[in-house]
Amino acid sequence: MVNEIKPYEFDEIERRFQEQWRASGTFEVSEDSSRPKFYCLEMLPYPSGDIHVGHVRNYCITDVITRFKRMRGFNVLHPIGWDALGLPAENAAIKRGTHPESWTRANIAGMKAQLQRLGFSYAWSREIATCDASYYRWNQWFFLKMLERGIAYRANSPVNWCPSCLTVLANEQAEGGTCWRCHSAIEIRDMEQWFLRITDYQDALLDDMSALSAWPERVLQQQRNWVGRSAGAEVSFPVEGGEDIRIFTTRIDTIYGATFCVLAPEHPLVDSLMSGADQVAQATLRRLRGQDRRARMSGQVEKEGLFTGGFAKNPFSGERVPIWVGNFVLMGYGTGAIMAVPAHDERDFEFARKYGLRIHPVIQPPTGGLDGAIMKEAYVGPGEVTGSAGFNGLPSEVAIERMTAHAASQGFGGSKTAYRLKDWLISRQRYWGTPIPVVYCPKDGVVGVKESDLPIVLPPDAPFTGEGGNPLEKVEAFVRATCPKCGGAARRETDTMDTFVDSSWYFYRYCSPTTDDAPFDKAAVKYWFPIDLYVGGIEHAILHLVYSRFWTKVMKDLGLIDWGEPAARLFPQGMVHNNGEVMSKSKGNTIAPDDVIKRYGADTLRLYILFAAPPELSMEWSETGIEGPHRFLLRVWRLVQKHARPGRPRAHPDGSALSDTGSALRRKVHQTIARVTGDIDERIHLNTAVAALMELTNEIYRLEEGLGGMSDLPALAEGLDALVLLLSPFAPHACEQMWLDLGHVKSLVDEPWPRVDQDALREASTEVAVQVNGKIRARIMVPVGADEAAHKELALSEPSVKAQVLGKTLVKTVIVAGRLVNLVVK
RNA sequence: GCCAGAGUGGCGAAAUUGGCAGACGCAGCGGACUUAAAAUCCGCGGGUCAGGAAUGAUCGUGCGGGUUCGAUUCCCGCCUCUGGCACCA
Repeated sequence: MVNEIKPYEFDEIERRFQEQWRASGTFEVSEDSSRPKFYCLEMLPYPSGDIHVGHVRNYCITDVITRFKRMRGFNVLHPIGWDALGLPAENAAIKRGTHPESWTRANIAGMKAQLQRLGFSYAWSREIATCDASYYRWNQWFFLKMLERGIAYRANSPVNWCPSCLTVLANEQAEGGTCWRCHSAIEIRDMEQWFLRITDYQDALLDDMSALSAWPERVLQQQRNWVGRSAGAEVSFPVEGGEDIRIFTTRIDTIYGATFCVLAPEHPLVDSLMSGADQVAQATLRRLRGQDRRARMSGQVEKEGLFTGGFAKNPFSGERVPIWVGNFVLMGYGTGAIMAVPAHDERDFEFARKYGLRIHPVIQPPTGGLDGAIMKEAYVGPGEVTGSAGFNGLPSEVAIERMTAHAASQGFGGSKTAYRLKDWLISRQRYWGTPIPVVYCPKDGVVGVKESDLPIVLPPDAPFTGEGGNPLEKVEAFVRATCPKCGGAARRETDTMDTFVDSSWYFYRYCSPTTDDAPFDKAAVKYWFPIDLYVGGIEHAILHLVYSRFWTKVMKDLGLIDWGEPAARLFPQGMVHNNGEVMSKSKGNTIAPDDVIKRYGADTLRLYILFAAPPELSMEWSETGIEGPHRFLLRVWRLVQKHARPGRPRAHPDGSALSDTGSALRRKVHQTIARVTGDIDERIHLNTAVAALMELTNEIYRLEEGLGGMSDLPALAEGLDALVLLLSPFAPHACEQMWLDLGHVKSLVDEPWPRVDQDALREASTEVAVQVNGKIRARIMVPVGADEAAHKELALSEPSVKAQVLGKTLVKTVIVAGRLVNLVVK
């Protein structure tokens, strides 16, 4: 009678092992100096309501790595938490008449259940939610430290305002002029707001990248662009009867061609220069100042300007140049003033043509001379300097150095570096965020609250009407405060912090989530850091990943840690698309894992997501492809059940006793161990690791019938054990069960990862491709270890090769032993 | 415009250091089992030409060149797509 094969009841199996892992605290860890540590981190989710397969993909990657590293002997920290403050909760509260906190807590509970149903290996005792006052009090603590050091400051400046979210946004969150969250068009408003001086760290953010060799180049490049460091020079142009104009340029080599200066409409010198201007000019100036600044910054507005009536002196040529105001010059970059060199700058050229200003070439391109009167476009490349007394004949690069040195020695300029990066605007005019811990005192001004008064807790009784601004302003008991300095009546700050503050340092908190006298325990953090692998979406390349690098550098300066970068390796996983668009709640195209789990089980879902595409590329969700991994899992299941023999003694396979089939099986098993190990550990090519396991399974099916009796049985047992262990990081529940079915008694999570036996890889001969003039003509079997002469002889004795070589002269033979022979004939 | 990444069968993809292009899987086709279907198991599978077939010839990794005995891989020049930045002086 044929053995009745136990059916694969995934729902029962998965729930049983999830309960077992939970009950025995399998994935809880503590600092243990006897083992190497590994900190495996994923970006914490926003509790929007439902986990979708986009999240699942992220967490499957870290889960495989966690389980793998653990079996490799590492003490692995794999924590999870909730980025729980933020606008969607408040908007939901307004819409549904609930409180942001109850909406958030309910979502966390639901999403947590979903994650647990997927069997992820989290250290749940370290779970954090950023909306807990025990967490955000440390945001406030950090803020006070930064306030003391002048890193946090309040200033009036033009800021991005989202008219739909009713709050200001950081520069990083105004993507291409639209709100990162709701994509409404951003307005620029002048407002007094709180900033963090990230620009103090702009050079460190760039220079420390040399330590980030395991970060992908595209992320570093995006960050470089964002910081936007450009080396140049600052030069003063003396103004007739007025204050000097300081300009910034990266092309001081063109300064003899500067035929006018242009100031931004908001430049502080404009008013005095135009004090004598007529009504028409004043009206034009007012109009330029009223133009939409966002549009001006993005170049969508036609270049326009007016002559101020003033003149300056070009400090190099001595030439008298008119001073203009132009809408294309931006107050927020460089000095807000430029020297205009129309011959060598496209924008200046366009402006000069429009207003009939002089175009004077001073750079000779390699192709020949330029004539300002007939130029059709600016020449912006480098060349040889002409018409520049004292510097003629020099190439641009040399002229830049010499002219900068000259300006410095003459006292009217010097080298200067400009940056695109702006300070981080962290104020938000919304309720559901960390209250900024300061009060406004009529006598003492802006005063930070006392550390002992932290946390400043969000009042639960704010009205969520969606009207009349920040709900906190309406909570009398919250706004009324006393001044920490004088004890007099004061008004509490009602702005809250950007939620990117919360996520800038949360990964330190995981190391000691209950520490209550500091943001974290220094020793615990020292043990776990740096993060060995950080997995998350590429969309955070210049938001979270810049902010968290900045925060770590600030923490170092505060003496809390002694390193300057949080993560050794960054792995940005590809996004999941559905119907051609990124899967996200706002797009309304999310797929919840629940239905898939119901039909196929969590193990199949995990396998499918990891098999469908390499983890770093985007993948298109498709329901049909999931059949393949499911069938594979069933194939493994049946194979194991067929050979399940609880209690069977195990023996190490004896290589010399194995049949040819037995040896072939062992070879495949150990080749697979090597492949899967390398695919997971080095490359994170999890899709090819799964493919290798499918191949192994196919091979065992092919070979099992031909196994030669008792002496081959240990090889089969070894192969099945290895298959289940190698598969376990991907499909942990089914593998736990199969491990028991194979006769083991303990959970496999602590089982050592299989090791490659080099002896098993050995074989008598290998297939070698034979090419004639680079074209494959035959495949021959060559004994392992054969020398080049033997390769050549075997190749030439092959009939199909003989036919190709016949009557021709062999001019060269290329031999790659064990792989290929190439015969070059004429 | 600048920067980065990508382009391989009907589809998702693989090829780890310049060495057998298309592993593995989906969809498809053929066979076995079955009264039948599902499931399962076995097999086929880039194009063109020749052949009944095994097979052989030839083309083939976005396009055009180059280096090399040999190129999906390296170099030069284009095209297309994706992402980031963009009147940044």
